[in-house]
Amino acid sequence: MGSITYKHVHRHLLAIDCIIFGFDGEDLKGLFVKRKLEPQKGNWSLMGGFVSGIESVDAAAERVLYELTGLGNIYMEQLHCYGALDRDIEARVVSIAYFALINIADYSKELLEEHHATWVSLKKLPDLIFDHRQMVEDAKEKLREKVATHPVGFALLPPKFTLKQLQALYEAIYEMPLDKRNFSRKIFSMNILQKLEEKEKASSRKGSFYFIFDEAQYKLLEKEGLKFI
Amino acid sequence: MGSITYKHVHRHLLAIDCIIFGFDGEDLKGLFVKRKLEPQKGNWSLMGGFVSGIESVDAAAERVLYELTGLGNIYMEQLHCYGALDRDIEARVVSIAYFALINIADYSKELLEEHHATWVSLKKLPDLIFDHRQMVEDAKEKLREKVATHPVGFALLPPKFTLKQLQALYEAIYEMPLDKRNFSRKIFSMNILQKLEEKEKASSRKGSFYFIFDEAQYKLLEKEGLKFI
DNA sequence: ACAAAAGTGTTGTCTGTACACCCATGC
DNA sequence: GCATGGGTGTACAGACAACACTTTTGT
Repeated sequence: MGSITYKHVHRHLLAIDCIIFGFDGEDLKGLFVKRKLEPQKGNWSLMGGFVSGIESVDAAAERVLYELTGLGNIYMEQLHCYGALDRDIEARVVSIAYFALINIADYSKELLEEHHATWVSLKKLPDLIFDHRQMVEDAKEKLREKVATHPVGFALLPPKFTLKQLQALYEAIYEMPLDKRNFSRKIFSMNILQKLEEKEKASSRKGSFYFIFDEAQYKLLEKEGLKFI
Repeated sequence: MGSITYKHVHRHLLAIDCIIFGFDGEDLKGLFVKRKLEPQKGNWSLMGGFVSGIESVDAAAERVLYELTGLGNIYMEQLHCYGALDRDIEARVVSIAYFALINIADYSKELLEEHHATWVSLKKLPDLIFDHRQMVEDAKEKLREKVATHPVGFALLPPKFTLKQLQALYEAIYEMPLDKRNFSRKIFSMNILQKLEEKEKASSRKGSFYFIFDEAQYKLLEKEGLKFI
């Protein structure tokens, strides 16, 4: 490839689409933009943008996320490259989808309004433009695979969280109930949580302890592999 | 995205790179091309090509594979999109990598010579141009994940194979020895192999039975999920 | 009869899962 | 003192891992 000239090679529009996951304590949600114009008026769309000539694809994804959320240093992962000929109605656009996990509390109302963005429950997907529905389904599946063996789910929670919140998160991601005794035993046996003195008192009289994710401890255990589910 | 014009948006060179896996009964191998010119003379490269304006990205990957191997209807899967700014020396090129699993016997000496291609053992990788080494490492890892739960490994074997060959394949992919009693019990318990009357007689006096992969049976069991390893 | 690879069973350990009661606290 | 959610233990079942001998057959 290196020695041929690239003169007559077709050049492509390269887009980024971001599946932005959040968790409100009950449902797994996605951040979408509602279209105000035809075509596809009223349908939801993922946040997107184009890859420029002077940034890497990963950097473009981070930029798109930053433009919508104002957030940097976010857990983000490439999902898939979507390259069907007719996937975009306007033109031939190849899109690289990424998914991001953010703490929903970090996302302000002002930002939502400024970008006309909305959190939508992913329990059953609304209509989405183009192939965005497929992207979200793929992202949900990949998220399930990922959180089963990697401690990335914490990115969807506040820095300190109760065990119940963590369990609710896994239940939302897998759309299935989990047994709290088995769940807590499994999580504790990993030794990746640090119990704080502080208790969450709002939702019960007894109060439940807060935990934080112990990144340092995780690094030590990483090579052995973890199984959350 | 739909309503803006795309006039001033940067257009990218989009490449395909193929990691083509084969298995010779002993080693897991990759099909590479040896560069005869500077830069990077003598280094190995993956087979690649560009995505044209009139084909999907998947179709481009199939075309690239076909051009090198003459083979169609091959197991192929998208690996990752590699988009670092400086990954290609000549120009800014974004590459979408695919990996393919082929029966090494289907690949003739004539084709190898015609394309100056060679099978190289993946036990320890040779030097590769650009980020191709990373691609191959990623592909090996993804192959491991895939064959652990999906019956795609059969694509690397002849249509009929002995249990020993199948085990050797898994040992090559995981680079670890497996216990033949446990392995055969596990495979048989899945009910996805059909035992033939015929025996392979070349490598032992007793002879070992050939099996074929029972696709129909697999389809029935697919939803339950399988675990090969 | 022997060499060489094929084929086959058992046991202990671990992991997963199902299930129900006591605890601490604010009112 | 009682209502509410928090926190904990046990027992059974299935999966996994370790391990060695018998069978077949060509020479």
